[in-house]
Amino acid sequence: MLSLSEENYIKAIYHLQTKDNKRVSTSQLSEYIRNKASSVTDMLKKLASKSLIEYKKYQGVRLSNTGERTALMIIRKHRLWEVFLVEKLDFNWDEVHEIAEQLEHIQSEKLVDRLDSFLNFPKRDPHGDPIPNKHGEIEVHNKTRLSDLQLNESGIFVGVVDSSASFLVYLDKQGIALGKSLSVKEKEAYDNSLLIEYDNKHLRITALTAQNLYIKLNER
Amino acid sequence: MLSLSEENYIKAIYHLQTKDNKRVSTSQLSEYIRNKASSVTDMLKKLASKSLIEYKKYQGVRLSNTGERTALMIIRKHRLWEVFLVEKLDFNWDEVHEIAEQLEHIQSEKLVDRLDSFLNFPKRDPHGDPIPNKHGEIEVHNKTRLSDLQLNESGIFVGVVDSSASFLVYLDKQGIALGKSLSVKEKEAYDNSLLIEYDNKHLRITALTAQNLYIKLNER
DNA sequence: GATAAATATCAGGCTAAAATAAATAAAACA
DNA sequence: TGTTTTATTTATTTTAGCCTGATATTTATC
Repeated sequence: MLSLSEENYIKAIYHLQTKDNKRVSTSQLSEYIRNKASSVTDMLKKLASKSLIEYKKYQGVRLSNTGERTALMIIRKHRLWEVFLVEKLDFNWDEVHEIAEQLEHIQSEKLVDRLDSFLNFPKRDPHGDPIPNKHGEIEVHNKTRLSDLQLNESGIFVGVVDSSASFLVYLDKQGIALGKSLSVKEKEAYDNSLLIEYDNKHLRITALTAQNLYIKLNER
Repeated sequence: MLSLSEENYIKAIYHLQTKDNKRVSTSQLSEYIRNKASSVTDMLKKLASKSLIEYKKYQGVRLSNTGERTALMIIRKHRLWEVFLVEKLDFNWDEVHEIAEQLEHIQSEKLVDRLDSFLNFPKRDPHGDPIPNKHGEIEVHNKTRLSDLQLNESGIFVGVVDSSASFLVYLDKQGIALGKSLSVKEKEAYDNSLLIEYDNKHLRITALTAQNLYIKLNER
């Protein structure tokens, strides 16, 4: 059984290695997890001794198969709990992350599977992120962002890149919710800001905002 | 914010002091929590310094008002999660304790209150134990046990004293469920065993079993 | 290819929560 | 009441997970 801290490292390594698909360095982890690099090295040795990661001194780490499976199971729990909080307990999508950070460490496979079934085997969490199934299989999701669209193209808003509460609150305020159709009406060459249309209204958004929205392109 | 370990001590002190209504000794706690007495002493000093308990050297401890409130909030969480597991996720009453032991440490008042409301403000957990409300008020429950009944008296089975999985499994096997009406048909003076009747069948039970069942007497 | 800068590791130390072992206080009893 | 037994506390050690500061390795730069 893994400690809380070990689980957090595994999850962090998963996120970092999935983002840019290469070995994760000590300093990346140190930054992400907000511990000193020396502490990270200590933990990496421990995880390597448990065969959860493949660790080469000075060369960074990569999750082993077991490590990856472990990470996926933690992510599965996190995201299922988020769905529970939003769908059953009426939390907003910007409130659930912290609570799910705690719930993801509860140990009971049966609990997770029952929860999954209680929620009707949801495919995605409230932020549009895919939920691994009980075999650790996870849908790879379309990486198109709103900022990638051409003028006059449109698509469905399916997920966020940045799921910080402040960003989610901003989206709520503007009425931008998962599943809405957004179309690009203007592109400002100067600062890459966009004028978008949805629900019959227009909104000007910054390049950063556009980069933080995942879009599923409408078939043409 | 309290550590996991601190919370477990607080809860243990609550249970012990409520059981026989007097100060809890180091050795009682040591036995209950399965730590060495010396470790218990260390923790008691710490809890006293946080004003959660009133600690007198060699005289045992008692929870302060804050301590008691803290205990009640942990118990509230534990019991609400048990209800959730049984009612919503179809767990059996003998499977939920361990999982609830973990869930009771999740920190979020909002979560607990939402859960309470989602479950329709249940009064008791699956073992018949009362659930404190959000103000820390808890119903004191009737302490009549099946072993206290006279010959030919009957009552409703409302709770268990011993909620170990093995006892609960035994009750399930015999079809003895919360809410059933049980009546005493014979009392064996020799070993205090009883012949009871419920659901139109008869069962012989030991004195120990009878002591472990809380009964609400039928009005006469 | 040598050297500076950036990264990573090692050695040693701190704290929380446990353990052991030794010392002391309280309770039991002769 | 004095002595023995039991309970409790104090002192010291261990382990996990973090830290700081010193050293080693890699990468970048001239």
